[in-house]
Amino acid sequence: MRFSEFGLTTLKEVPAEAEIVSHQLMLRAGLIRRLASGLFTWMPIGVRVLRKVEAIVREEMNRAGALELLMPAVHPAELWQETGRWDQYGPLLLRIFDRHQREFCFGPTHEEVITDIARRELRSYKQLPINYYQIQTKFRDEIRPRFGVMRSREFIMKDAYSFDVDQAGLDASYQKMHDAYTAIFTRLGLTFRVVWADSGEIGGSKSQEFHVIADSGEDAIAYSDEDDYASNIETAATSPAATTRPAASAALQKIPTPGVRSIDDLCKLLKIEAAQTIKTLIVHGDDGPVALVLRGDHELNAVKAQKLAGVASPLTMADGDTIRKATGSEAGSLGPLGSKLPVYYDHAVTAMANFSCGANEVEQHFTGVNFERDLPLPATVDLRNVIAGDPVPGGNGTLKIARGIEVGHIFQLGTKYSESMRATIHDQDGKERAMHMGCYGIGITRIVGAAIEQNHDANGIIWPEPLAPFDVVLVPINLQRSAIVQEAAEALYAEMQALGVDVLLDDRDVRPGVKFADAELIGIPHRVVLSERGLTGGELEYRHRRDAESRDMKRAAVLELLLK
RNA sequence: CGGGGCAUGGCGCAGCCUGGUAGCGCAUCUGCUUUGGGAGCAGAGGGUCGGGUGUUCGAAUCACCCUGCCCCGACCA
Repeated sequence: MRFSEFGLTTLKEVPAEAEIVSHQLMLRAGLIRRLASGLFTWMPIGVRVLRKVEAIVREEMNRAGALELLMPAVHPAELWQETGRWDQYGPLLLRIFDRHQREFCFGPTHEEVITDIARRELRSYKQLPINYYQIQTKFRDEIRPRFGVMRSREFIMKDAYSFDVDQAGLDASYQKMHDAYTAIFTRLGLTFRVVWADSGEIGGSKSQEFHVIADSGEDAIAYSDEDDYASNIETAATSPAATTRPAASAALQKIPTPGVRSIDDLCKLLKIEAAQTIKTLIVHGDDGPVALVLRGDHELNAVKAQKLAGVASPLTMADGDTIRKATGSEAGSLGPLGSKLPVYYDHAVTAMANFSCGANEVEQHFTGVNFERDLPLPATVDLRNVIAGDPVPGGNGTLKIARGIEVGHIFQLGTKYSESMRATIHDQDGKERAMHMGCYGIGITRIVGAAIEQNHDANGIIWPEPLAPFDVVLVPINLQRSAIVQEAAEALYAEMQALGVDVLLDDRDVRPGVKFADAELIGIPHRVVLSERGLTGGELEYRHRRDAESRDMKRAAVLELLLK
């Protein structure tokens, strides 16, 4: 490609709308342009990157034996009503009417459609296992689209769906996808981790997420410093307190705490650490409000809490009126001592001694509270998010916390959809049974943003070579004024093209500085400068985007390097 | 959904408080010079100041309504 014919416009200044670096660079390098909130046009250079990602994903999916198909983006409402998701999905589902006032939605995911295909196409166990996939546009009407293509409303996803006779078959299909995903993200040149995700309520089902590690990631990941354990922070388990509780040394006291409404306030007033306090949260339970008790510095984990028997799901915090009625006090002065509500204690709480908590009277707190003296020692449950330094659940070492961008998710669905949509096959004994399904997603568009988030510097993008829109950029100096440079540049350009190298020839009549700056901004991995000076000496000037300095090389050596 | 902010030429912004008919930088176009790190000079084009209503002799500027976009939050206890 000749730069002069590529229609690429780069931006020197950062558009005000972009917050994170990948979004800024995608706009500046001309990969995307915004149409509306969460909607983006992929410009020619951006499409080149997208196609590279797609090609790798497609190759590995095919290698894993999956079959590509292409499903409609628009789905009839009836299909979603069959599984009940028409009502469950809520406003995330974009609903539309056709001219006959029939209701449709724009597909946010394709379980319903693929299960409909499967129940029509698949009759016999002999047709299984089978795995269908597509690379296709999804629409989710997100509450808050943000970070450019990281959380957009319309995006491109690779989604695959496996069908097996039984759980053992599903396990094998799932493992195949796990391995294919590992191969894909490795080939893409990204630093990633596979983490355990919310395993769901369906028996035997499991789920793992593939995260690109980046500080700007929306998800927190807990991982072991000694073994392979890694989990989304939402699902990393905490264990019952292992350490022995210190002896009760302080006397129980009730003290006035005027103006105290938070753990922070309490700590400031008493000059203590948050870890010496406990907080009591009132949430809705199955029969009226219930109390959740955590160490003051710990965070409630809503996913864990709403799974507890007796706690309403989804988790909802009680409002001020409910709290007053249930406790006779105000939020800010609550505690387990003397509470009449059902109380759930986090594991960590029973390792505490001489702690402070609310007294269930307005602006009154207890200090020096101890179990077995002031309170019976309760049973405990897992209520909180893990923190760095916690022991690895069922493994070795201690947990560290990193941030990640979720780019892939594999999930065992079991028979959830096959049962509700009656997608059955005949097994070896002639019996009809619901197929075991798995689903496997990769965010194609999100990968592009994640790759930039992980690979950039002050001058712009540094593409991992497999994703780069071009392998190499040729930068001729004085192309329009030097016959030597012109001849050499054209010849090298033609030869690289003939060799199948993706080459960008910067043939613009602009000053060299402009070409260098753009080459770095758009992140082409290899740069070859052709100048009259160098050519006379029989040398080209080569520099990798990650290198600090360029070096002189013979033409043949450059070509050899590009062909690996 | 709650809170905050923003909306002025393609992009980044000033002007608004204190009302008087719109300006700067980048980009674009023309000419000359320049050509190894985002050139210089001279000139040119391009804006119903997001939309509506109102106040006023007069509104980018003041008031009200609407729309769009961005950010934060949705665990105070």
